[in-house]
Amino acid sequence: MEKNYDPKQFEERIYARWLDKGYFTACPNTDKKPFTIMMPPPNITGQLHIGHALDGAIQDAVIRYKRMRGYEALFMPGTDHASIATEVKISAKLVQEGTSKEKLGREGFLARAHLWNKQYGGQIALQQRRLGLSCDWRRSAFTMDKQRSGAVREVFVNLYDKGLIYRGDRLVNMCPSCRTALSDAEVEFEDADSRLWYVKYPVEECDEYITVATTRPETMLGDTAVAVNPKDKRYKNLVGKTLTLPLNGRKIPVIADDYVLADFGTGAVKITPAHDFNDFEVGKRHNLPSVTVIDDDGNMNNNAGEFEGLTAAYARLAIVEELQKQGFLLKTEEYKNKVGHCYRCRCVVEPLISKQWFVRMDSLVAPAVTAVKKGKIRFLPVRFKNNYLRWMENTRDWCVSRQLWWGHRIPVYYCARCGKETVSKTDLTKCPVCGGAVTQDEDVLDTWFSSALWPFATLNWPTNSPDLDFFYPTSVLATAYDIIGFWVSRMIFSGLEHTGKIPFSEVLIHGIVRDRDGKKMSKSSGNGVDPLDVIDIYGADVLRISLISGVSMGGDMKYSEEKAEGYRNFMNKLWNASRFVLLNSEGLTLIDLKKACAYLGLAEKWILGRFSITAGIVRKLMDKYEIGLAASVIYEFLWNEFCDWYIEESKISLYGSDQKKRNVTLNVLLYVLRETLKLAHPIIPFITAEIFDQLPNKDAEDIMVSPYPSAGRGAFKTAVKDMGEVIAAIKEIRALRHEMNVPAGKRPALFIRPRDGAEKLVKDSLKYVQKLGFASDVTVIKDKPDGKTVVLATALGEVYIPMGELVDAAAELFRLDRELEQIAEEIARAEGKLRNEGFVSKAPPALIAQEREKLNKFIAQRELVVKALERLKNV
RNA sequence: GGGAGCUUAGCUCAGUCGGUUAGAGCGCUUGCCUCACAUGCAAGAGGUCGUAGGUUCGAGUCCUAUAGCUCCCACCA
Repeated sequence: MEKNYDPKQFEERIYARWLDKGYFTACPNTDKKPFTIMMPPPNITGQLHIGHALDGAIQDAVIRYKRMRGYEALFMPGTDHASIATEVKISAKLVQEGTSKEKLGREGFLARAHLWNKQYGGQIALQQRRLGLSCDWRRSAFTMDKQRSGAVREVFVNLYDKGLIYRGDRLVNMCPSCRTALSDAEVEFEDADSRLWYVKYPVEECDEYITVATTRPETMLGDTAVAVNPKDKRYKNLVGKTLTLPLNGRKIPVIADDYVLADFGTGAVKITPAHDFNDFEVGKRHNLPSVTVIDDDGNMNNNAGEFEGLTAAYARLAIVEELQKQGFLLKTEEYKNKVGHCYRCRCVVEPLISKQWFVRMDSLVAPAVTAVKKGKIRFLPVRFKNNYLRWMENTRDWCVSRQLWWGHRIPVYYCARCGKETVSKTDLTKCPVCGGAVTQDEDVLDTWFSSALWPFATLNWPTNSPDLDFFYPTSVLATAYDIIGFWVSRMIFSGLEHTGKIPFSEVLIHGIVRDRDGKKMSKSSGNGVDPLDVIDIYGADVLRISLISGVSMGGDMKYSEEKAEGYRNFMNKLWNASRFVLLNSEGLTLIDLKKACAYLGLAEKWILGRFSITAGIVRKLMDKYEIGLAASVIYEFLWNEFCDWYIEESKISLYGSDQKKRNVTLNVLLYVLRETLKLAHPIIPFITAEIFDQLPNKDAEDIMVSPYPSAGRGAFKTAVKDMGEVIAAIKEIRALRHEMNVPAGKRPALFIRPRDGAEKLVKDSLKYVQKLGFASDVTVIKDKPDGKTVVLATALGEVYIPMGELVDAAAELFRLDRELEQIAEEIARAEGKLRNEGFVSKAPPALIAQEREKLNKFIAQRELVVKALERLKNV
């Protein structure tokens, strides 16, 4: 073995072997229970970022754990065509190349997009392999491949036939840059410094006027009413009157509607049904006409009169100027409001009326809400349940058509001859009614329309396959909290609607990756970390454990180079501990430890006991998907117990002359190492596999198909407790040495007077105390030794160290004084507690007994220190 | 405007059912190249657990209020 951990030596080799052996493949298997995770398909917009690595590391840890626990574990990989996101990227690239999507035309553009998919889709899979993800690659799916496209068509047609999909002229969010409609979820609101303009609208046939306050004067030429609150006394007599729209003189009515708040602004609102969602609703209630003044491209149209052709932003300035000039502008105020932006290109979206396809949500929402409320689908952590429910309960009809090219083209055909509209699961060229030529709808579907089908489309739904029967519903869906609305909710109602079953029973929500300052990592802010870079430097295991550790569920995680370094050191520690064990394995005879109990020393029993406790804790945490906490538990066991204590203790018999003892010790070392590797394997698969391969006691063909360690029931309880006392005593001895400035190489003799009942324990632990307490030798005594000594009250009893040339009296005096002080404090605390009647009468008896015991211990300790002080002063 | 989360050592975070002297890693100080590992070993300093109340024999933990930070949702023009 190399002296230092070097993942480059083995990660790729081991992954290739796993692939070769087919360990990742999952098949319907009636002997086993299924466990299924559908990986959220990354967008093919580019390479994977660190967030994907976190996502992957969590899911792979879960799936490897379940596989080792005996499940038929399917980890389904795939990619998402990401309609708008990819199209935006490719368009930008084309512009860079001096061409454009328009110049290429639909066919040319799609060819280009497929090429793009080949390139990035392949790259993503490679990155996932380097991370060590144990996906069943044979099943790899793409949201736009043949099978998935079939599922999309099936769903569209079914929804259409059920009347759950319709086409209509509705107000939708349009992105003027992407030139497409967006769903509500795709609009992100951001704070903006704006203004509130107060504009006078003259009342017809009198000198009065109504002042309206608006943030969007450019839409005023599309106003078709001014609304006031019906209870507002100021305007009561004006309701029903007619106003003259400034600048173009159009006549509009004053209407009363509850939507208007009397105490905001002037209490009068201009109503523009064509460019505002609320106004659209008001318009419907009052049968108002709607006048569109802004077109799809974001420019003013001919309804805007002299402002036609201006961009909306420019028209705003021009209109305000004109209002001012003509005396209609009363005043202007600074104002902060929220403005919607396109989630892909960041442009300001424009609510516009257009013909779009919608999914009717009302009947889909109810079952999806019930499934979660009744606990059929559990969110972890639970707080995200509310997040989901709120989203579901507030959702409006889902606009699913997009004026894009890259995506699933809407399977609706229009007949030029008879005008009939036909939906079809297969491509049509002729109208089924009249045989006339048909043209397909130009639009494609929202990218989330296909993502929503992922849990079952990946299992080849609607084909009724053994795979679908066996692996569906899936087990866990793991994703970050930012796409609960976009994706999780839509998978739930889609699964219920189309398969009649929930798509998954648990939703595991994790946070997003931030940099060391807590900022969201992204390419645009330049603080992104490329997972491949980290893997190149530190290895996949380090990346995985760095991302997983030190976070509890649902929380964001901060990544920094220092963190990676820390875990690289941990890998090195594990590597070298294994190296130590293997280097000493010469002459090994494997034995069954269960039959060798009589030959186990205290330290052996202790480490075996500690291991089984640790295994129990880790299992429980893994069952709860608390992988980060499981990682910490393993880390601490391996480093602070196995390495710091057991390996050191094992050296006594390893380098001793008793061959039988040596062999038993070696067997214990190998056993604990092997089982600890298994505990850690789901989190750090590569290093554990590499070491496992070299173990002389390996008990499976490969660690990833070995059974996960079980907890064992309270094994070696006494030894665990006893060794705890020995360790505590040794630590005290070491601390004393340090405090007394004993030179590192100096080994004094020690004398121990065991406390009552600890005689045997002291005898059994002499060798440990001697080696790890850096003593020349340790002698058990019944009385205080002669001569000048330093005394120490330890868990084992009184420990005496001859002062001799080692320590100076002044330092010892100081130490004892300070110790006396500390003991006094503890005694006061314990006595106070025990004097408290409430405590004595109400606290559990065990706790009171514990407190008494502690008090007695401190009193004895005080006695010892007092006597030592006296002796010291007499000398 | 509504909701959620966070606030514990210089930094990043654990802390289970309310119960030992509140923990870890990094960083810092001191001493060590001790035959697995200096990517290491040993010892140590460092915390009135955001603030104010309350419940309790006992509160980092439960309740109320409050401040700061972060996020989500929402139609106040």
